[in-house]
Amino acid sequence: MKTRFYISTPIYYVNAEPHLGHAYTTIVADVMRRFHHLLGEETYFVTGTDEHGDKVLKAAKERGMGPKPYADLISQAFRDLWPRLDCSYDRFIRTTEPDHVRVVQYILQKVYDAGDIYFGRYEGLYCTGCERFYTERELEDGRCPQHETEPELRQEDNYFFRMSRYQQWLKDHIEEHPDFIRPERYRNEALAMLRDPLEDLCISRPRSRLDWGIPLPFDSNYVTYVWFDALINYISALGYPDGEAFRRYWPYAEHLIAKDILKPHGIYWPTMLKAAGIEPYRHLNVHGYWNVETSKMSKSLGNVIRPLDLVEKYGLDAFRYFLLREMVFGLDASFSEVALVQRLNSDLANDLGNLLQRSLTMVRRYLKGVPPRSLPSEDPEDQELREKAEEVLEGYPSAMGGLLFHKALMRIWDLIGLTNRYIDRTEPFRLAKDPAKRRRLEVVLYHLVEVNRLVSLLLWPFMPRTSSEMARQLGVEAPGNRGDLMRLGRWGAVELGGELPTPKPLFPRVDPVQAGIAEIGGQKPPPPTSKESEDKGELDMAAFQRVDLRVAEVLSAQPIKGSDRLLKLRVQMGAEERQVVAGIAQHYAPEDLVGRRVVLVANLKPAKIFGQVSQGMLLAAVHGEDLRLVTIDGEIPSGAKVR
RNA sequence: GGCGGUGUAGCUCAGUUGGUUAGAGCAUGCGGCUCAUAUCCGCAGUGUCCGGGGUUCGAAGCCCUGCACCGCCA
Repeated sequence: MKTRFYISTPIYYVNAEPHLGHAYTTIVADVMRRFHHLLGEETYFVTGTDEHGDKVLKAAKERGMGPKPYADLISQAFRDLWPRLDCSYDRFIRTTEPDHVRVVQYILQKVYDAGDIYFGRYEGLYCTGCERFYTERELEDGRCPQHETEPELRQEDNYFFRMSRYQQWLKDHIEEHPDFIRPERYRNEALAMLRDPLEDLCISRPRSRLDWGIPLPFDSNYVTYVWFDALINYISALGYPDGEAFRRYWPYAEHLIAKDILKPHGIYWPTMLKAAGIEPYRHLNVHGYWNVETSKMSKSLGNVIRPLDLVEKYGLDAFRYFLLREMVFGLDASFSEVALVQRLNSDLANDLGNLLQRSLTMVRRYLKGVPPRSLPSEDPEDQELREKAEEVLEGYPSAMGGLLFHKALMRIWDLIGLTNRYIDRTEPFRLAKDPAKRRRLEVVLYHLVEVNRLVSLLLWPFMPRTSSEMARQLGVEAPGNRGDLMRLGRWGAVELGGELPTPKPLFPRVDPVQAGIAEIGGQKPPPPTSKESEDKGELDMAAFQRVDLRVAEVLSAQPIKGSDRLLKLRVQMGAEERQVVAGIAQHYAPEDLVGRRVVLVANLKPAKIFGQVSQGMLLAAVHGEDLRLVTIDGEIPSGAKVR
């Protein structure tokens, strides 16, 4: 029986830049998708952006933009990010797409015709400054938290979805399907929400108050509000109602969300589906939050680490590994650069990378780089290793399928640890010195290569690059084809052979001192006079590449009080906006700078200059008293890399 | 205020239905090896299993209670 797999992330709201939380969700979805692909299933992966609503309108206004161009910009930032994180989605959906709009209207009409949408009166506390209603507990001392004014009692006519009608059905459904919402703690929370009567859901806003939304098909004076628009992406992305993808994948739908949007996904969405006559999804998978560690020092300096920058600093696979290994799915976890480096050094460089390196070096030195063919063995050491590998292979699917990613990784690392011990016990480097033990040496090295091959396969969902690099060095086909877990995931499934390339370390160790994250224990980072300056001033390519140069467009510029040299600039770098302090006031008037495309050192440690945070540095040519900014010749978008 | 969760080594956490001297990884100290990225292996630890009471032949686990933190709901 062939089964399929459909995974979605939430569509991300475009009122802010992508951050760690978005990245984690999307990476987990990617890992799940890759795992199911290895299992032999046909997979479909959807992500996208949610672009309607008053918060987007507001964020756009703040930048002096219309909602659509603004949404285009941020949506593009998300779309561009995922390939950089090796997240390969099949469909990127935007709620402003005509196809999506059509489906939302279709569903609205359908539910309306069925009598589950009615026109009613809403009465609430309204702040004219915010142009929105507040619930009583959002208020502070009965006042609007923004304007500190008392809201007025106001009535508004709106459309409501008769959610209450499906409360009992949903309750039963969750009771009957224990893993409908998982892990269990969130299932319990959902059931708790269903203990009390559900209120009907307000699904519209009058156009007079909010125009940035999808018009209701049965009343053009109103637009759809929030969830009735956003949630429907999960089926509009599949081409509901007639699309082939919908027919193929919807019965296997799994959603992945963070815990803050449990209610819409666990309560609203299933009842909406029910009302529209569509089968509910299979699983709602709910994860926790990342607490990003912010030290006092970094706060006062304004250079709070941005986790996504660490991808560039330490490599994507280390980042992906850390996220999946460190967080128990469903629970909160904390993110810190120190913890990441620790994982990178001990798990990836020392345990995994070094194992591959030492295995392959021995094959190279003792067997001229040609791995031995499969050799049977009754030796207890060999058997133990083989059995461990088989045990890990066997437990892998249930751990992965049950969202226990950290456990799956722990088990793989148990195998890696045992293999390192195996080398210690069998001492192949000693066997190599005795020609009489040639046969034994080959058996041992065969076992080593085979374990490494299996590890590379199991790691593919987590670290696809590392996985194929391991395969390359091992001289075997890289994993990643559909069904590879069955095809390649057995001891001895592949005949080894052929001369291997020169081994190369998988993960370079990171020196915490050089990385600037040494634990504060009396030792300060050494003065930056180390390598580069001693080496005749020559810079190797890798060192240069650590400098992240980007095209940035100057949005505004103003002088800084108390300084005749400094200007404070706002610059646009891709989807991101930054403040930069530059010592160019004697050479450029602020108004001459606006609109220019300049070159920014983007990963310079933020500094405080004249009380102003500077996130980067502009490049300029200097000759005596003259100073000219480095600018860009021709059209290229801001954010583009300079190299 | 109601409901729920968590509290185990310096740190992060495992501990299946109650069953010997409570475990792992990291960090620390000592020793070993040399194939390996100063890597790997071995040994050594330290615990009021949050406090108090109870059930039991036996409790980290079950019951009651208190404290701390967290989440959801109101």
